[in-house]
Amino acid sequence: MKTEIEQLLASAVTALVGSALPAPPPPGTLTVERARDLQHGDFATNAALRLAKTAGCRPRELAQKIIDALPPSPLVARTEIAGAGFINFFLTPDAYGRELAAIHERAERYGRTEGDGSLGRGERVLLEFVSANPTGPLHVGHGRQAAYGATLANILAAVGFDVSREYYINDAGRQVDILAVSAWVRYLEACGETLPFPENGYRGDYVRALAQEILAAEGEALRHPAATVLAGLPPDAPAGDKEVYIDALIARARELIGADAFGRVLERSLAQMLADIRDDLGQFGVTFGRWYSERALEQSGAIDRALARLQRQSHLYSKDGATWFRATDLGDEKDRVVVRENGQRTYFASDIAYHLEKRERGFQRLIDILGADHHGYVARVRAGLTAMGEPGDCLEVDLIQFVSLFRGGEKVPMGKREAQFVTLRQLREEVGNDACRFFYLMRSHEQPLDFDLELAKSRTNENPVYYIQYAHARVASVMKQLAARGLSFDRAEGLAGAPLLIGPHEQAVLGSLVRYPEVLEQAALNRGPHVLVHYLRDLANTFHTYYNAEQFIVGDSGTRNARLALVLGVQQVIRNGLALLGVSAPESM
RNA sequence: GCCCCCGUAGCUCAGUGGAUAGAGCGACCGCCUCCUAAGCGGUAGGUCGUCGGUUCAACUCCGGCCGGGGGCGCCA
Repeated sequence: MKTEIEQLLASAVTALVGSALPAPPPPGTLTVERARDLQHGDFATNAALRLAKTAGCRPRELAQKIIDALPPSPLVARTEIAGAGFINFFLTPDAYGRELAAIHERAERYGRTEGDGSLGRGERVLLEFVSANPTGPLHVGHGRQAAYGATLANILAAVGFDVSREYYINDAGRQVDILAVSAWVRYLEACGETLPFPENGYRGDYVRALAQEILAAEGEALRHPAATVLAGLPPDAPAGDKEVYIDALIARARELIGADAFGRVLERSLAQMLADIRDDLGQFGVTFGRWYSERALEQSGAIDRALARLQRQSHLYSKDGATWFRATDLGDEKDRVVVRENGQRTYFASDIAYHLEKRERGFQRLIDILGADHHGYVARVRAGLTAMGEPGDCLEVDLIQFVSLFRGGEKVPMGKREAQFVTLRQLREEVGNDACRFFYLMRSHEQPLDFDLELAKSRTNENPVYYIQYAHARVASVMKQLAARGLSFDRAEGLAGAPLLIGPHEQAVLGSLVRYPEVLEQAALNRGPHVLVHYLRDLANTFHTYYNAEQFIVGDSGTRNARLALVLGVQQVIRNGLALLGVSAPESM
C-alpha cells in the first residue's frame, strides 16, 4: 500500500521536473509515512517541505503543484495540504477492501515478498548466531541471542533476503582441553580419588554427568592415583597462576592416560555438549542450516590461506616471537596477534579465516549476532576482512545486551564459571517456550533486558504474552460459535462486503491490519524483531476493542460475512506474525 | 585513560529530522442474562539527564559535561 502511494508521489514530482523543479530530487526524499493522527489521513509526505528550497517557492505552493500533478488512483479518496506543507493522503474504502482480499488470498504468505521487487532482492545473507563454546550448557544470555537470531532470520527471509543460518563451533582451542580435563578430574573423583578441582576448570554439574559417561565407557582404565596426577604440578590459584596450573594438568593428563585416551575423553565430552546444545535450541525452535566446526576449518587449510593472504598484502609482522596483524592501519585500536610465540594460532586468526571463507562461499552480507561484551571484536574482524581484500562493510554485527533475571523483584545471581547459573533449558522449562521467546523479543536488543520470571509465568492479565495469542484464539472461538449456530462463512460475500466495514472500530482494525507488510520491512531494516512484537500487540488491541464494542459479530446477517472476513484477516496476520516470532498461535486458551 | 550501549510517565520500555511525545504494568473509577473478563472503556501521571550547536523543523543529528552498564589478554 505504502509503495503504491510512493509511486504516485514519484510520478507527480517527476512530471514537475523542468517546470516547477530544476532537477530530479535526490533519492530518498520522496517518501510517504503513516500519519500518526487519523485526522491527517492515512499517509503523509514532507516532500514539498524538503524540495521547497530548490524549487524556489513556498512549501505550501509546491505542495499544491504536486497535488495537481498526482495521477488519479483508485486508492486515494482525497488529498490535503496541512501544516507547513505536508501532503496528506486519505485512502478510499476500496483500498482497504483490496488489502483485506489480499490477506485472504495469500493467507500464510501474506506479508512475504521475494525477488527483485522485495526489500532483500534475493541478496545472500549469512546470519551467524549463538556460536556458544561447547564447554557447557547454554545460559539465558545465549537464549536471547538464539531468539533474536532465529526471528531476525525469519523476518529477513520474509522480506526477500536469501538467508542462511550458521552456528560456529569453537571446538579447536584450549577451552575444549579444559573441558576434557575437567571431565577427567570428575571421573577420578567418581572412581574414588580425592584431588582438588582446578580453579580454572568447568565446575558445573554437567561435567559430573560427562564423568559418569566416561566411567561407563572406559571403566577405571583411565584412573591414576591422585598423588601421581598432582606430583610436581605448580600451585593452583590463589597461591599460583590458575592458567599455568590447568595447562600443566592437561599435559599431565595426556601423559598419564595417553593422547588417544585423552582425545576420546575430549570427543565424548564435546559430542555430549553439542548434543545438549542442539537439543536445547531445537526445542526452542531454533535451527541452523549448518554447524560449522573450527577444527574442520583448520583442517581445510582455510586458516593457512587467510594468513598467506595477509602476508602477501604485507599486513603481518613479527615481534617478540609472535606474528602480528597490523590492524591499526585499518581502524582498529591496536595490532593483534595471529600466531602466538608457542606457534599456536589465536582465536582471532581462525575467526578472520572463517569470515573470509563465508565470503568465498558467495555471501554478500555477513551478519554476526554477538553478546554485548564482544563489541571490541568488531573493528578487528572488519580490519581483517579489509586487509584480505574484502569490503569491510560486508560485515554487520548486532550486539545483544545482557539479560538479568528477576524473581519476585529480586535479581537472580548469575555467573558463568560458578556452579550457580541459570541455563536456557531451566528457563524454558520454568516459563514455557512461548513466554520465553516473547519476553526475549519484547525489548530492543540494544537494551539490557530485565526478565521477570514471575511475570512470564503468570496466567493473569499482567502478562503480555497471552494478549496476542488470546486475540487469535478469540477469532477461532467466533468461528466455533458460527458453526454451533449452523451458519457458515461466505468468503466471496465477505470480501465483497468490505465497504460495509465503516464503523470506527472496523476502520481502526483495517488500518492496523494493512500495516503488516510495512512493519515487516521496518523490522528487517532496523534489525528489530521487537518492532513486530509491538505491532502485534497493537493489532490485538484494536481487535479486542472491536470485539468488545461490537454487539455480536455473528449476529447480524447483513454484515456477518464482511465482519468475519475482517476478523479472519486479523487472525491470519497474527498467526503469520507469531510464526516469525516462533510463538504458537493457539485455537483456544 | 580509551572504546561501545543506555538515560523518555511511579516501574519496564516504544518512538533512527516532522504535526498535540506513546504503550504496558502499577494507582484510581467503571463494564459480563448473548461470540472466552487471559478482555474493554475512562482518570491521573512528562521542563524526553544537562548545556550548547546544526535547520523551516531536534526525543531523534553533532559536540561538551553528569549519571548507569559493558569492554579494553600471545583468553575464548
